[in-house]
Amino acid sequence: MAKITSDLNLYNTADRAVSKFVPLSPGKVGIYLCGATVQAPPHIGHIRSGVNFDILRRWLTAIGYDVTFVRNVTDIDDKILHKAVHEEIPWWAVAMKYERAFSDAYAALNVMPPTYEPRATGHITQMIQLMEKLIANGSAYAPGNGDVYLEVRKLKSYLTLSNQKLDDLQSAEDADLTYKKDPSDFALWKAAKPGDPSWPTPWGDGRPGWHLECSAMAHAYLGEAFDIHGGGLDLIFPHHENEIAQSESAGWKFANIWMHNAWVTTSGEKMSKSLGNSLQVMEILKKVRGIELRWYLGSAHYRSMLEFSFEALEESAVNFRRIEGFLQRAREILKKEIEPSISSEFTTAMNNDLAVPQALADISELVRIGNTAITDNDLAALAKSASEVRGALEILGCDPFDPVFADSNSSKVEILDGLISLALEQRNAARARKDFAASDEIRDSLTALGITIEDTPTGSRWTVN
RNA sequence: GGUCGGAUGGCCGAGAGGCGAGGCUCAGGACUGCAAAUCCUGCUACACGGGUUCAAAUCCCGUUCCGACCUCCA
Repeated sequence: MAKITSDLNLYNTADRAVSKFVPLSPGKVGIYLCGATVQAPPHIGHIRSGVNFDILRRWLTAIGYDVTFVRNVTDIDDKILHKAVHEEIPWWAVAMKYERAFSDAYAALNVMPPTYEPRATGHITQMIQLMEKLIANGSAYAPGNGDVYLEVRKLKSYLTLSNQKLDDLQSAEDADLTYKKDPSDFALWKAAKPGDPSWPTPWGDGRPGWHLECSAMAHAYLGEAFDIHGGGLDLIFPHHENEIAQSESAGWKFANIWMHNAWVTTSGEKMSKSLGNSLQVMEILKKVRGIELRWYLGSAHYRSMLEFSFEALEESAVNFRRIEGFLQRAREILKKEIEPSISSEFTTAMNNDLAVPQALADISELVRIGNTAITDNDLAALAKSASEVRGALEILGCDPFDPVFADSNSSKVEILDGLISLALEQRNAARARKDFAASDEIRDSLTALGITIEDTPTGSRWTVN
């Protein structure tokens, strides 16, 4: 689309500041996003992370970068094993079931499939290689029971991302020092327990620790150094600190920039599973369309907490429908597809650490200008504003004309249009003879069916609510 | 105890020394046979107490309240 702009600025958690983005390799960006542990259906907090980083990816692509986007699936984990017992199905069936649930949710919200979507269990070889390296150079140790630990006190630096001191941490009250040299040492690999799945290693049968997976997979797909590592705020410690510890101990540069999205909150608190099922993506999609949920989740700045309520969701959907309605009217009036383009205001906003709220203000202004152009019958001005609105929505993943969001009953829409046109002909005949009782009766009947009629200078148009 | 973040109008949500983001709601107006849609106008806020400054929502000091992480959470 556009040529690469050199003035994208991003916030880096590592130095708590916004700075100019400089790719490691000109024209290319590698991103690793910590994806889901597939042990439950996704709630809107999970999917917000997906949406936020999807917007980042789309913007990087729009300004000309060749983006490699990796989002992993953690398909082996304590919770998955527990769930398998609870649901009385194999652990791998649990993982597959919820991986599909996540995929469905991502698809419903138009989150693009990652370039690569590695599963942890598919990368045991790379993990063993990494552990061999860490043990060989003295960073890690295998106490003999099948576990492998990283020895954090040997690190030249640790906890730099969260800016903590090792000795300030509240020590785990139940740290088991049978095998660990220090309570802070963390498991790279966990010895097999009877009945649990396991893989053979030189140190005994076992399964991967969470942190090790991500280092191994990021390395496998993006190399020893890559541009952006993302995830939720709550992953900073311990997960990302431990990824850094392992990867730097292996001699890798690892991530250049760390980006973290904030949570969706309810009553000011981080969402938790105790809230039940009501905030699962698929439940909310019974109330609003996918494009509307995406608009809502994307509308706050990615580093700000988003306080969820159904009222706010509905308000946001109303706002979106106004913009969508404008684009539909514009297409009808212009009698052609609207070519997306990027306004300079939108570019400025997005280059400022993805200032989506600022971009939204610009979109509102463009819609107002466009609607005024419709009133003034200024087709050139209408085409320009509609084009810039569509271009912005495309980056935000909310283009109403995107086939992803197309009505699956499009063939029936034509039939519906024919039927409603018949009714509107009757109504217009009644209006022509000033028989408003009859014309209103037709309109009321249509309204009762959920069809809204608008009379415009060029005739009546209809929309389904 | 350590680390990090937050408090903005009826609601959501930006901004980060001056010129009042934007949306939603509500009220009034224009247009319309009436509506709908659209446009215009109005309602105009920065937790509290000090301080710095010509000027503070924004910077500094203090206070209150809320939240997150501290070893497998997006």
